[in-house]
Amino acid sequence: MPDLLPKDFYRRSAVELGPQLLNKLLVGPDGRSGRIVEVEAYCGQDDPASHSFRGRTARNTSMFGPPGLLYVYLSYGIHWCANVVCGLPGEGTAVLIRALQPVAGLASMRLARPKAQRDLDLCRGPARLAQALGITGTHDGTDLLAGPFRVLDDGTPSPLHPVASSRIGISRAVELQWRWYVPDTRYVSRL
DNA sequence: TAAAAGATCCCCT
DNA sequence: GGGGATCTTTTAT
Repeated sequence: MPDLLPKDFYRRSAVELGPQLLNKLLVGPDGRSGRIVEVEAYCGQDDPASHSFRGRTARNTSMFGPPGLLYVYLSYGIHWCANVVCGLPGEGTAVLIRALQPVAGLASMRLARPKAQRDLDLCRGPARLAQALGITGTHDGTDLLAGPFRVLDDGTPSPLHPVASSRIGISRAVELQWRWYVPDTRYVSRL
């Protein structure tokens, strides 16, 4: 039986937490779930690529909340994307979930993502996985320890040597290698 | 008040 | 591999 990750798990920097989230399970309220295979760290007011870089705003308020919250924002006016808030309250640091390997509820995911021609594409990308699991702005600021969305540990260890790369789709601090993914998986958004 | 950028995806070539 | 869609948020004037 998988264990709900405790609040202490999130009480550390995004660079530490990111790789440790790999191979954990993101579980929705209706049985849809996936294994986290790709993440990125966004490190608060020291990180020019982070939404929190210039301080708290209406959009990023949940990012400054306590660790273990979900931070959901609208990307390009179209797509919802989900982050795990970490660190300490007020830091504004979080880990973006970029890809899942679908685990359960695939029939529901296919209905939620009619554009996906293959199961491989159901959760391959931050906005795709949000669509597949039904994560939207209404879930911004919800607690991953209380639901409706939770992160579980089923005993699968995080990879000993995750692949590190530059973060995707950003224009600042591109040199930082703060994206990580599980080696030898086909479910990442990009290799 | 206006303008530009944006943690993306999809379809076309 | 490249560009358009689409609209909110942020920043500049």
